[in-house]
Amino acid sequence: MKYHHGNLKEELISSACIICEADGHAHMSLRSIAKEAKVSQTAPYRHFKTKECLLAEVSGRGFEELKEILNKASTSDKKLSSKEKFLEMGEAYIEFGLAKRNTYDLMHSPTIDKNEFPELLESAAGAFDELVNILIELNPGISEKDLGVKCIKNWAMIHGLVDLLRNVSFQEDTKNNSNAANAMALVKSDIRSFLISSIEF
Amino acid sequence: MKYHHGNLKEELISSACIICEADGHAHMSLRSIAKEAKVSQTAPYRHFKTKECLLAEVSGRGFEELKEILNKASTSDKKLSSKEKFLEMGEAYIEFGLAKRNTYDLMHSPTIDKNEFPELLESAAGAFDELVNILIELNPGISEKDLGVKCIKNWAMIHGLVDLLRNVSFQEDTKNNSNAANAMALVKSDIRSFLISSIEF
DNA sequence: TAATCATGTTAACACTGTCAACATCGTATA
DNA sequence: TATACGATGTTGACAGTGTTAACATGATTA
Repeated sequence: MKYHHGNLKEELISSACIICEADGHAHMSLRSIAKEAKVSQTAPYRHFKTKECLLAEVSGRGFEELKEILNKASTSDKKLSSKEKFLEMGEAYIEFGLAKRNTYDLMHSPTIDKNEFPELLESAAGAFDELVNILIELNPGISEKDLGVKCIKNWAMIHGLVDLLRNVSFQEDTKNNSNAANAMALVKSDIRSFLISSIEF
Repeated sequence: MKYHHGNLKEELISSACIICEADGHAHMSLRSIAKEAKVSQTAPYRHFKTKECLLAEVSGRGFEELKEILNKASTSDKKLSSKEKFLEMGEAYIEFGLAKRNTYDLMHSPTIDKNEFPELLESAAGAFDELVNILIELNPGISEKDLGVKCIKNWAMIHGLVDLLRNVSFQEDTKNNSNAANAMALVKSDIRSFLISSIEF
C-alpha cells in the first residue's frame, strides 16, 4: 500500500493509448484513466499540464509507431525492388490507418495543436522522411523541387485514400448504390492494384 | 415577450454553423448556442434529440455548400475547357477546405457517425457526383471500373492535400526546415501548377 | 538530522449533455 | 365557441467533465 506509484507517468500514457484506440480520444476522460491506474483523479496533473498534453503524448507514440512501420516495410530483408518497397510502404500506411483507426484520428485531429507540440511536428516529419528516402532511391538525381512535389502528391493521395476508405463505408446489408460507394468498394477489394496504377514512382 | 420563439430550430442551426466555424465543433456547447438564441438551456432538445443531431445538421449544410461550390466551379459561364473546369473544381475544393476549416473538420470528423445520418452520406455522395460528371465529360466511353478508380485517385489526392496543407503548417518565424515543410511550402505557393501536374484527367 | 521537492490526495469550482416535470400557446375538434 | 391536445417553451436536477488550490507523504540532498 505505497503512497507513491513509482511509474505513473508511463502507465498513464499507455493506458491512454489503449483507451484512445478503444473508444476514441473524444470519449477518453482523465478521470477514467486515473481510475484505471488506481490513483486519484488529479494525480495525472503532476505529470501532464492538461489533458491535451497527455493526448499529445499518445499522438506522438502513434507517429513513432507509424515511422517504424514504414521503415520496416522499406527495409525488409525480402529482395524487393525499390518500387515494390514503396508499394509495401503504401500498403503498410493504409493498414495502419485502418487498424489503428482511432489513434490515426487523434494524430490528425485538430484537437491537438501541433504548433504547441513541436515534437509532434518532428515525429510527423520523420515519417515523411521515410517517403523522401525511397523516392530519392527511385529517382536518383531528381531536383529538390520535383522531389518535393512528387512526395506531396503521393502522400496526399495515400493519406486521402485512408480517409476515404474509412468514411465512405458502405454496409453490406444496406445497398448503397451511390457512385462513390461502388467506386470505393472496387478500390478496397484490391488496394495493391490501385496503388500500382495511382502512385507516381 | 412572447413565450414561443417561432423560428428556433432554424436559428439554432445557423448559430451552430457560425460557432462551429469560429471555435471548432469540439468547443461548441448546446448551452452557449441556446443562450445566443435567448432561450433556455434545454430548449434545443425540442428540436434535436442530441447534440450530435444538431452537429449532423451543420455538417449537412457544409456538404450542401461544398456541392454548390463545386457545381458552380464546373458550370461557370466562362468558356473553359473540361480540363480547366476540373482544375477550377479542384481549386474550389481546396479553397473550401482552407477557408471553412472547422466546418470541413466537422464534416470529416468521426464525432458524427455518418451511418446514423444517412442524409449525410447522400450529401457527400452528391459532392462526389460532381467529380464523376466532369470525369465522364473528359473521358467519354470510359469503363465504369476505370472511372471509379480515376475518381478515387483524384479525390483522395485532393482531399489528402487539403489535410496536408492545413496540418503541415510551418510558421514563418520558426524556421522549420524539415523536408516536409519545405515541400509543402513549395506546393502551397502555386497550387494550380501542382494540380496540373498531379491530377489525372 | 533537517530541509526541500517531487508526487500523491481531498475538496471544490464551473461547465457540460441530458432528462423529468411543469407551463404556455396555437389549433383541431366537439 | 369551448375545450382538449400536441408542439414548444421553462425550471430544476443529475452525473460526469477538466482544472485548481490546499494539504499529505515520502525520497533526496545539504
